[in-house]
Amino acid sequence: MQGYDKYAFEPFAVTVDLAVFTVRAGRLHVLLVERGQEPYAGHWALPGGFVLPEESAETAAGRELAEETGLADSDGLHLEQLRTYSEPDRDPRMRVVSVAFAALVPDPPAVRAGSDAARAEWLAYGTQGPLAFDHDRILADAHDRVCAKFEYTGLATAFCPPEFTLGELRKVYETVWGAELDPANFRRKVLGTSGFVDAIPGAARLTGGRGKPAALYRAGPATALHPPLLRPSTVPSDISPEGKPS
Amino acid sequence: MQGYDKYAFEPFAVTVDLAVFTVRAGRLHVLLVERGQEPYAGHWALPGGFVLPEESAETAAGRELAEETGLADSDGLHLEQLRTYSEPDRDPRMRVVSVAFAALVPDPPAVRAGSDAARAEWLAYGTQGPLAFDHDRILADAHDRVCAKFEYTGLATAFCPPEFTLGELRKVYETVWGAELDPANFRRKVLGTSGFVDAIPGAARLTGGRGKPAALYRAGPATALHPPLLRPSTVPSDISPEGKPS
DNA sequence: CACCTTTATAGTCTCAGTGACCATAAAGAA
DNA sequence: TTCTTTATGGTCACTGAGACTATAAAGGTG
Repeated sequence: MQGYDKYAFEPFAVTVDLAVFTVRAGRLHVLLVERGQEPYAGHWALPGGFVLPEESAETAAGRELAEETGLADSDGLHLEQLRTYSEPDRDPRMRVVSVAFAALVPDPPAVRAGSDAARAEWLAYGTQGPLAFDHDRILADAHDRVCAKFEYTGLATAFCPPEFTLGELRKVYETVWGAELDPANFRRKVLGTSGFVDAIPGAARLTGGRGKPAALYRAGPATALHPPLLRPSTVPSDISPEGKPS
Repeated sequence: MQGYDKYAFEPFAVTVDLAVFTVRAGRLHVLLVERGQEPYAGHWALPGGFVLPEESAETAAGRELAEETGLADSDGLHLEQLRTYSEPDRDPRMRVVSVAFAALVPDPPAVRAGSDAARAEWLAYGTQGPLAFDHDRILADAHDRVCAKFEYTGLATAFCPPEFTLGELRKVYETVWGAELDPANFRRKVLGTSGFVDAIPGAARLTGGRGKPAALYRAGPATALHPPLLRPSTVPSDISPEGKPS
């Protein structure tokens, strides 16, 4: 922690990369940009950019997210640091350390291509090909994190509009987890977790155009869920002889 | 993601900071170094150092840990990236982005003071005064992470020697969580979680010099625990002061 | 030695939470 | 009208957990 000679080492560039998720048409989508230049020209990549000299990584991530989606830090938006990727050879041009973030946005707003990207698009998660750099791994890590946090936080409401029905919230869970949930049991658990959602008295809305109109709710103040909402098929598959050292 | 001019910005220094924990004499301890120079001369700080040009942050963290404790990456040692701290003013001398790690080591080995530090010592967690830089926050974040991961991973075995009794493992949980656990219920849950610990047939050892000799176990292959081992007083304190409807 | 304390280990009882259902209500569609 | 769809309310059985009791096996103390 001494010898602070600014030029003692080859300089590191510090960037942020964003895995921005949304749920659209019952599918999980991720925001990707097409690279216009080498390396990986023509490949899809996660949006991101340099951390400016006066910024923290969090500030830079919020700025990049706003540039790409037009979403400000207000709204139901959720932005969270994931981890930092610092392999020496992860960018062939120079030493780049990237702080990755996961973002959840409620509805796919119009995409505004950033100045750096040829174009930006929402792609259904899983349909994108191999991404540039180590972005496949970052995206997979972000997806794992989001799936896990759905169990013990009220994060799922970040994918919903300000007012939503329990059916819509359940659909979000089903989409992210890729599993069907029993509507009655889901309802019992969500309403039994105080602070998860707040009822809007008297309000109701038709969801799919069919069926009985559903009551409306807003996101509650709770961040941690007690008890948690566990995934169904969390059967001991990762138990036995291996697992990743997370 | 373009304009990779190495000297376009003031260079960032990238460092690692380590929150190294161990359990000694029934108390949680953290490894700290005393700073020998300004800023914060005489203050305690987390061990750490620069990421070298050919290193990843993980490699640098492992190297620093070995330098401070003499522990190699083998052993029961656990090293895990926590998050990255990048506030522009966190170091008054220059722009330093620090990737923080949490480490769990089984037994307090002899401390070898690094070349940068006046001295390094194990201090009981909670008894250290204000640390240098933003290390108080890093340490608190690391502690939170470790407490939380004890619930749903077999991480606690990283604090134990290669062979341990269930009483020793329980003591680790009680030390980290600061709560007493029922021995019989703890035993039932640990043994009921497949892959958590492996029995060593026929082996037994006296623990406190008193009582019936206890069977010996080794850390099992499981990383995630199903079902998790929940903390006792995890009562909804962050929820509203309401009981849930039954 | 008998008798205590201490720790490990086994079992019991009860309650909360959950999954698997079933039933009813209220809307649009045929 | 009748069917389908979705929301909502309820039951039943099983599991896991906390609280508790009982037994086993060591050392300590008189």
